[in-house]
Amino acid sequence: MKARRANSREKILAAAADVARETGPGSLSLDAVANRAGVSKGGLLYNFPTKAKLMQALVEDYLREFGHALEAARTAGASGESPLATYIKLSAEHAEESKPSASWIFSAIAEDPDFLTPIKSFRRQVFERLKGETPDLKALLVCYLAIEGLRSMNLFDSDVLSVDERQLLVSSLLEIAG
Amino acid sequence: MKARRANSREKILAAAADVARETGPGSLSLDAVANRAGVSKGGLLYNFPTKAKLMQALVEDYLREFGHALEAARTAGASGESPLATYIKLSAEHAEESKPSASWIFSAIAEDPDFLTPIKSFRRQVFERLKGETPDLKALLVCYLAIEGLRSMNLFDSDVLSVDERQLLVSSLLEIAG
DNA sequence: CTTACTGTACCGTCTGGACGGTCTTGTCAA
DNA sequence: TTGACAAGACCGTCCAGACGGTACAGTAAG
Repeated sequence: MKARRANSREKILAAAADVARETGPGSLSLDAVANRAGVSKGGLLYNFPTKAKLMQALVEDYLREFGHALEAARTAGASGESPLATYIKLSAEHAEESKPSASWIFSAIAEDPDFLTPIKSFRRQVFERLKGETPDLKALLVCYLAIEGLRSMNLFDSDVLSVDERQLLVSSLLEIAG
Repeated sequence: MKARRANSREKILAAAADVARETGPGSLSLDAVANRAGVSKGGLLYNFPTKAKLMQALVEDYLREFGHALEAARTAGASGESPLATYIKLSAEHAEESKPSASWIFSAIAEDPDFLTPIKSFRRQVFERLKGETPDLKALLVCYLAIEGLRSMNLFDSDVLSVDERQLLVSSLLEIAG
């Protein structure tokens, strides 16, 4: 599989995310990513033959990672904890991480809006599953949307909420989720 | 014979929003906007001397419009209705409107991420005001974030929620808001 | 010999923006 | 009323630069 330079692919992916976050979604050019990754443009194109493939990899990695984390949290979750509560906790953690986790999404949809469809279908899947596991639909809706709001704020690097407020929000949601 | 004079600006703004929505945020070129608006590129540049100015106008119009609507709803609001409830209703209405109301935001931040700052400061202003008017901070947080989630879903043209679910969500929020 | 690149040179396309010209409208003196 | 003229609103073309992508020769490791 991999060889000496080994993690070129990962480095490139990370570099792309960094560039998108730091210089803006519109400035995500192959040259910039290659420079940032410490890789030549030829090397980048070797790993990702096209820009679209790069974006696709970004999206797929992101979804797969979150999916795995969710699965892990689910099975490892304390018994008696509702799936909705698990979802809330995990999402809040992710949102709490180093601020601008996934602003490359903007670059991806700027490149091609169709990159939204896998994300949308993933979200719908998660939501549908939650719907089957949560007796109180109203609570589900409120909590799910609030988490979506949290995700959005962190995506836009918003500073409307203080740390205390974020924590209060999460505890309130867990209370609602029961 | 129409006065092509007056409404050129508005036509261009509307065209820009349309193009961003239909062909994606990455395809918002001056040529595309000019064509869509039925205006030459020179004419466009006459009204908006630079692409950044166009985006700025888009942002400012959007913010001003929402600000006015909020002010109007506030004064016209039924007595006894909390400001938070007014905010929820208005935001839900706006989100319910023709689907992809403001996806041009993506184009703007792709052009220059700094276009986010006026939006962020506007949001913070609104939130701070709401905070001063709402006794129950937990309710505020939950409702505000859920609305933000709703905004995000409509921004990404998400179809996770059905119409019924959206309505249930809003009524639940109003219940929480009291 | 193959894999995994590096480095450079290059091409075609698209885009923002500059520029000069053109048509319309308003103003005002004669 | 009319003709001259200025300003405003817009058109159409052109260009320099950036970008995605190609091609290819070279190289170091396994």
